Amino acid sequence: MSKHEKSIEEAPLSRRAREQRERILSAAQQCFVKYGFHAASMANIAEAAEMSAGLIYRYFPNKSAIVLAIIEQQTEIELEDIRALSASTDFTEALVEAFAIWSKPTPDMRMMNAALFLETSAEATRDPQVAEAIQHADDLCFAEFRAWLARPREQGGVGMTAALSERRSLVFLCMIEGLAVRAARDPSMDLDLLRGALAEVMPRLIEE
Amino acid sequence: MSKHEKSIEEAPLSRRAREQRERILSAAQQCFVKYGFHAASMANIAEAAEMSAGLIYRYFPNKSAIVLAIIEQQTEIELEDIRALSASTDFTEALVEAFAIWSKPTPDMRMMNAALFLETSAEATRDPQVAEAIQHADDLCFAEFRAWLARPREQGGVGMTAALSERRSLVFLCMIEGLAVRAARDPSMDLDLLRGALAEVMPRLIEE
Amino acid sequence: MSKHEKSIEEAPLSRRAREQRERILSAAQQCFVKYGFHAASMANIAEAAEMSAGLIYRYFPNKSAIVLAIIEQQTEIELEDIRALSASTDFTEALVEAFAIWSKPTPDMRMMNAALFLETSAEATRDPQVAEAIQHADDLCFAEFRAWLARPREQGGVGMTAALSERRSLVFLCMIEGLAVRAARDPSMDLDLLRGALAEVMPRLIEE
Amino acid sequence: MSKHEKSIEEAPLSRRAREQRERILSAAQQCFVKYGFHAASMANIAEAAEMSAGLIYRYFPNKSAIVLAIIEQQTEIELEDIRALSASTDFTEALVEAFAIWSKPTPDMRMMNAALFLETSAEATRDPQVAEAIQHADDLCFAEFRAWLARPREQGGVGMTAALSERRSLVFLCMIEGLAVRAARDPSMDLDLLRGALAEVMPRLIEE
DNA sequence: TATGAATGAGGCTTCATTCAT
DNA sequence: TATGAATGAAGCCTCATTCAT
Repeated sequence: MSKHEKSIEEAPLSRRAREQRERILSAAQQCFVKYGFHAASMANIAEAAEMSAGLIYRYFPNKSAIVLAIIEQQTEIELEDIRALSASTDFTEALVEAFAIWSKPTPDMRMMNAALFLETSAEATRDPQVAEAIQHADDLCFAEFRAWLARPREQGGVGMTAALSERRSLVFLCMIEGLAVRAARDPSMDLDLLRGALAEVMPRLIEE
Repeated sequence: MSKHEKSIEEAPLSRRAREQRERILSAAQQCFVKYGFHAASMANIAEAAEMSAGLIYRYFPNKSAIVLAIIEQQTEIELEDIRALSASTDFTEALVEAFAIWSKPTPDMRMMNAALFLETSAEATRDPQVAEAIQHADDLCFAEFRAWLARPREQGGVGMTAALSERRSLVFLCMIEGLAVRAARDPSMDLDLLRGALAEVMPRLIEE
Repeated sequence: MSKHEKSIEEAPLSRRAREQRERILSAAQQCFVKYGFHAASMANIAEAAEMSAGLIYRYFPNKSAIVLAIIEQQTEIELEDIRALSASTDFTEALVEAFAIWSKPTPDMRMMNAALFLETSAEATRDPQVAEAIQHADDLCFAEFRAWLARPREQGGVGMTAALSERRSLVFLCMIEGLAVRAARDPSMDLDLLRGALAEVMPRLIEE
Repeated sequence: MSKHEKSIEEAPLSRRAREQRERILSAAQQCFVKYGFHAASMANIAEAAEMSAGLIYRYFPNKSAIVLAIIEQQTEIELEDIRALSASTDFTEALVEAFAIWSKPTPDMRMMNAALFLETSAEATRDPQVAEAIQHADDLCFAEFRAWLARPREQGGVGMTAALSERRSLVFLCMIEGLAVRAARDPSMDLDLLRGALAEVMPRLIEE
């Protein structure tokens, strides 16, 4: 559904193959978080995946493909985070929790990682393929936000007009992504301060 | 005082030496923006600086030192940007203009670059030296914001209480850094949309 | 007698085994023609043979053995080509046709291929085993030629003396092998030009 | 004059640079003769050139470029050999001597090597760049031969008609290239046999 | 018999860094 | 001060070969 441009030639992977791919991606994610996309070597990844470097090439054509796979995976997670956020009963608290997770050296693949997010964003500036994936993810995030903001209140939305929802979702995305930056730059920020700061701002941005 | 942790052994540089350093840093900045910290090679930098690769080592002990110098330089620029923002008569318009600059492949050293900013932030996650420089820069930015927000209105400030200014400056920093992320991820965003979105949000965050 | 130096330990191959070997050699030939001995990979060959890479090792101890087998096979084919040539009613036309076949990316295993022939000849320079196989094949070719040239006219031969037939068969071999070189270097040569050139030279070399 | 398609960007190489290139090419030639184009590694070449592998890349962009340079150099040598042949007073003896040189593991760069010649010819079958270089060289060789054969006898030529010279130069090229094949396949052939064989054939091919 | 996953060695290439000039 | 040649380590990737299944 969110996989694009590669539906061709995708042979149905065996269970083993899928597991290996997963193993590699998990190892890659760890390494990328730890060293960055460029500084992480295939040898690092192979070691983390507990396999030989050569074997990785049975499952991915090259390092770029792994980077891209991680990026796409991260964007999907980002989208899920956004969805969870807009579905939460307490938006402010949800943001605080997101920040808390982002500011930790991620132990779990199923979570966005701030450093990865920032590096990906920077990479979008240079690599057209990354830019495209990002563009796609952004569109979905925006659509998610706008849908939520424009939905009638009785359906769990905010009941904004279409025009307003567009502007406001931009502001929200900025806030969220700004929090990701904060998570990388100041991971030990006092959560209560953050909670207080958001609590007196977010409700107003939503309510009207 | 703004240069920290390296006041020792810093021999007084000759004019020539300072110019050469400047030349190298300027070249490095270009290259880092274009390729990223890791992908940019010393040869790239040397070429951009129109000097031999070997000569660079007379002014910097290694590539890391250049990266660090650029990062420190960028943080200073960031601080200046923040100062300019808080001194501007039209905060919203100033933000829009900042975004417009960030989203361009920087032509001018004296401006922050979004990709560099994000990569630096990610690097802070991994390199303690970078983290420290970032921490320092962040403190100054916060102080700047808080001073502005807490200053009486008749002195060009906003007249907030100390506690409120602390919370609000965090929100502002998030917004600004969120804009930097936007600049990298969606450099062709419609400026009017952004202007509209900010115009109906920022004033309220400032006024009270 | 035509298989040399390996009559020992050669267990009687089952029918299946022989077919598999044939299948592998056919695939290898295709790949070697297409990529060359070194650039063709076992994976290439396995794919062309429609079997797994591992299975190949049940029939050949290693890649070198396949190369050698192909070389030996090619030399046998070369010998057959020579025989056909000396048995043909129109020697010149037979040469032209041989050239035409050599200059095509071989569709048929049962034909010599110019690129393979040249690569094999070069390899003889380096690998003693190849050199030996070549030497053997050469001896047979010469013998074939000499027998034909020395045989009385009434028995389909040319009726040369033993000494002359030795010298002349050397010249013929040069011409033929030179044509193989031409086939590789100038595969689109005009056949009529070639026919004309040979027609006014070959008869005289044969007749006396 | 015989360098084609690369007149652009060719900065005037320093003396040192030229010597290094020469050194590398000489080493490469040795290695290619010894191992073949594909089997010779950059490490082999570096060792033979007594320099680090990395340094080679200061003078050649990649291995292919070295292969191509050697091929072009060989074709030039081939052309010179042809010229020398057509200028020699005793064509037959010149051929015998050429054979004698080709059949030795070449100690001198300034000589064609049979194995290299054959491998190059085979490679022309697969690599368009090589094919082009070969094509070019072939054209020149033919032109050389034809010019000689068509030139009046009083100017040292043979005085053939244009049409005949075309056909006959094809035959000569076949003979010469056939000798190169012989040199690779049977380097210890008896030179007297060869001399005798050629002596009774070549004069007739030239005289009329 | 057959597969194809797995490895390890080795190949090509890049690059930060040093050093003779 | 300045060059740029030179190195060595490391990076990415391929491939012949082995082996558990």
